[in-house]
Amino acid sequence: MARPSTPLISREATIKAALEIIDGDGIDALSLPRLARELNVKAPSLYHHFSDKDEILAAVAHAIVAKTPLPRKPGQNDWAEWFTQLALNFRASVLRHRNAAPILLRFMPRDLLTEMYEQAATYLSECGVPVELHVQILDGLEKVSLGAAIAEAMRPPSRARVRFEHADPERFPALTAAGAANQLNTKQIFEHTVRSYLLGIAHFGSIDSAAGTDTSASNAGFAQTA
Amino acid sequence: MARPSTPLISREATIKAALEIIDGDGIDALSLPRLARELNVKAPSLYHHFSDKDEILAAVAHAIVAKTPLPRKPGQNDWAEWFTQLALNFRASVLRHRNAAPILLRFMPRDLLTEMYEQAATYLSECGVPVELHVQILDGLEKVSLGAAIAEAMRPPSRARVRFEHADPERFPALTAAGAANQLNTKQIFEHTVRSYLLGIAHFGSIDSAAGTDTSASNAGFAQTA
DNA sequence: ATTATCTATAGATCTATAGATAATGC
DNA sequence: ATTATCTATAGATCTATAGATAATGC
Repeated sequence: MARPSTPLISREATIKAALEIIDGDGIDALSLPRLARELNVKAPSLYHHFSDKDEILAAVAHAIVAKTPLPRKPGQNDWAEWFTQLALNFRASVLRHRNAAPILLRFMPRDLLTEMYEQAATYLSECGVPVELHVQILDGLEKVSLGAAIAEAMRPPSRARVRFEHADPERFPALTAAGAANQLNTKQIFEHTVRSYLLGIAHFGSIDSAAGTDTSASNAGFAQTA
Repeated sequence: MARPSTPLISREATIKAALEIIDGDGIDALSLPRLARELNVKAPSLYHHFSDKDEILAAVAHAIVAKTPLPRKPGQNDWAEWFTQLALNFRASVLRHRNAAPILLRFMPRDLLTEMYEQAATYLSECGVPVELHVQILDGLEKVSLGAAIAEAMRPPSRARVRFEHADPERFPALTAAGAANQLNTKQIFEHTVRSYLLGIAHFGSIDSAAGTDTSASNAGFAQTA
């Protein structure tokens, strides 16, 4: 065939095909021969567009995260709500391609996050949240939402309320009771978790990190709404 | 050699050797020939002790998590502190073998967690925390600590205060300021995150999950200490 | 008879490079 | 001259099985 009149491969199409393979057959199915086959080319041709396989994986990770929309900025006092929505959007991006979670872990696109964080930090300032807490909020939220979403992606999907199906009621009575009493599904628990975290930060911002015997609020001056 | 008088391979020694390879040279270095070499045997002999490679990986994951100590139970009202300590212990277990994080993600030993959760749920009941919140607390805490620890394990280790070193101050002024104002290192942020989450749950237990405009406390009757 | 090792190897990959070829665009 | 494909292949693995062998324990 030699050089075609119009290129057969594009970065965009390659990333799309890679995601389709991963979504359908899992991460181990993504080999260069397989990827090339989906694109109707031969494996070595991919090296004209990517310098190695890792570059393809990094591009895939980038594409997954790039689809996360920033929520519209609400009023000056609803920053916790804004971050909760952001976390939900991020979770949705990760779960849209749950098989790709390990790739995301290895090739998290820091540059995208950095841009997102700059906007978030600016917004926190506008809301009057003390600058000493910004890193804690951003880094904490990153761990919670990224970590929780990836951990969730590694488990079988479920829309139903969270139970402990595999826990033998005889051996695990407390867990069984807890499962029976639970009303929330996975997404709702995630949302609750993020919101509780942000409310905790908002009301108990600078917890004395030493012993923790005194857990009373000490820097709640910027608490929102109520 | 044929059968030796005393067995050359034990599950325990195999797991230990596997962890040493992973810790030292990373997950991709763990092949059966390599593992066998460290044990001074040949690769096929391993199949007498494990049915396949995945069984070895699952045993490694189990060993990592099994080392997490449960904190001693404090007084009836300090459950948030107890869970914070548990999360810190879990984080330490994961970070002790940070290269193994992807294995942990794939082979999380649910049975160990179930046993841990049964004790935790019993403890929550003793503390008077409403049973409707148990799943939320356990599942939320699992996501937060497991997710955060694994996400942290995938990044280069750092004991220093969290900054945004790679953020160009010109392009990212708000982030740079946030980094400069931050006093906490990674572990402290993790601890804060977990504690804030638990305090948030304790004080705003059943947040109205609908819109979130009203974030005031509604079920704080079991709030501890202060 | 069972157990725990070994040797040998089937069988299946994979990533990446070298070098040929022909279309494009200067 | 450069670009984008191809063919061919080097080179390096890996997992897992079959079957031999000798020590152990009944």
